[in-house]
Amino acid sequence: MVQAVHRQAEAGREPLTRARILKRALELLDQDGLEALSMRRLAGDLGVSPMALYNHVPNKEALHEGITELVLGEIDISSVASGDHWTDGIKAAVSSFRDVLLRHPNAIQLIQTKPITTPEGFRPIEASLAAIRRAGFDPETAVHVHWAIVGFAMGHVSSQVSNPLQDPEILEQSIEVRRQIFTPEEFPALSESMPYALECDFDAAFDLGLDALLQGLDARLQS
Amino acid sequence: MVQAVHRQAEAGREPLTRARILKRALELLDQDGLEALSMRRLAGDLGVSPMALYNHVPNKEALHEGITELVLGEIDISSVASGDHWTDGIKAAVSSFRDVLLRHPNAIQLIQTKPITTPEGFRPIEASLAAIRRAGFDPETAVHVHWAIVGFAMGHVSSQVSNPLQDPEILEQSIEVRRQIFTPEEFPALSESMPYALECDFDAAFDLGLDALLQGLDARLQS
DNA sequence: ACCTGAACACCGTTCAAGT
DNA sequence: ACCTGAACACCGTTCAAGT
Repeated sequence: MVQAVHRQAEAGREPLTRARILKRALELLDQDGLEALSMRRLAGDLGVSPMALYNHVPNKEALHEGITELVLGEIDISSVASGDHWTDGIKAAVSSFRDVLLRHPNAIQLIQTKPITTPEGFRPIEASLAAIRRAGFDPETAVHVHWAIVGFAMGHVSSQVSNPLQDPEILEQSIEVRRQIFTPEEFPALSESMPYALECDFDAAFDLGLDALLQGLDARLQS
Repeated sequence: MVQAVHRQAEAGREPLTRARILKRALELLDQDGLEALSMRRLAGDLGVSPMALYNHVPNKEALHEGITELVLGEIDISSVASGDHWTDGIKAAVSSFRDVLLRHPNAIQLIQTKPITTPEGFRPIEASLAAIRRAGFDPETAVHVHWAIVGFAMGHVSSQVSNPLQDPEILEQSIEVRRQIFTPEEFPALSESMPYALECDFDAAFDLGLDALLQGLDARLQS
């Protein structure tokens, strides 16, 4: 034990493990985006040869799947069964889902494309489906309702983070491009809405859409 | 002119243009996915040196943006102002949007991340915003309503095309993974819903969610 | 103006070799 | 079991050279 600690100190790093690789990979993804996350860079960042990674992760695809599970694991589903109405618990869980996505905006493309393969990753889906079933939807409709809610949440956050007006770095040139295109004759609605699009409150927009969706879904329950 | 045609026939190909590059790029994207779409492969496919592409497209990023505009241009917004109720026109336009995305599933990641920079690309947004404004929403709320609808549509289609149960090639192994994870004790809702998830009718699921969302949004108009 | 070939700085991954 | 270095088949892009 003492010797192990000593060797670590000598090497200046902890031992390589799958968990440590995924953690650092997610950090790199958050910092510099998906294109910058290469096996070679990740290895260099961990102070190790590129091929060392392949002892803990079969390939880059598996690395991406691991990151997906890591992010999905951050979702807080503890209060999905709370509240008077079924929509209260769903709202809480979906809000946590959104918070996680906003914390890892570059991970959205991974979550949208990589399959879930571990119990950890399926737990939020189980919680959501169970809450929807408890609300009274039949099993088939419950699946549809789940996809409607998850689709809305993921698509909305995706729209937000990829909106160039949200990024201070390219804001000015985006405004310029739009100012030239949005003539009042050809694009009346867009030129009118420019000021509102600029200072768009995405939190409020998300709440509006989610409330409307849940209200509409709940109405299908009464009939 | 005759000489030009003759030279074409000799070379066995039409002249290289931006439009032809983008068209072939989208075809390759549809066939083999985003990872397989490289500048070098695209050039080889067009029977030309990799560097020839750079006379018509500044870099790969611009190629991706061009593909995005090409796909957005396929959306049919002609009937966005039709129907008795504002939701009728929106439903028609959103349905066309969904059809286009399902026709080019690999383009979704591009549409979600690349900025729109030409009038062509902004036209569907203009049509949507105008219809929402005409329905009676104030300019600020109209932007929120637009994002809610577009977010739902994009997220829902994205969930559908990335669902491993939809892909015949990896269907069996996905079922096997799930069968092992979904014990009735730990994942009661998921194990109950397995048969319904397998033969999930995404068209019906989309309609359910969109109708619910539009109904909920319309309710905010009356108050 | 448009295309090419060589070159540079990167990739993911295999394989043989080390401990 | 875990790590390394060399190698292979790829990338995107720059630059000088051709027409």
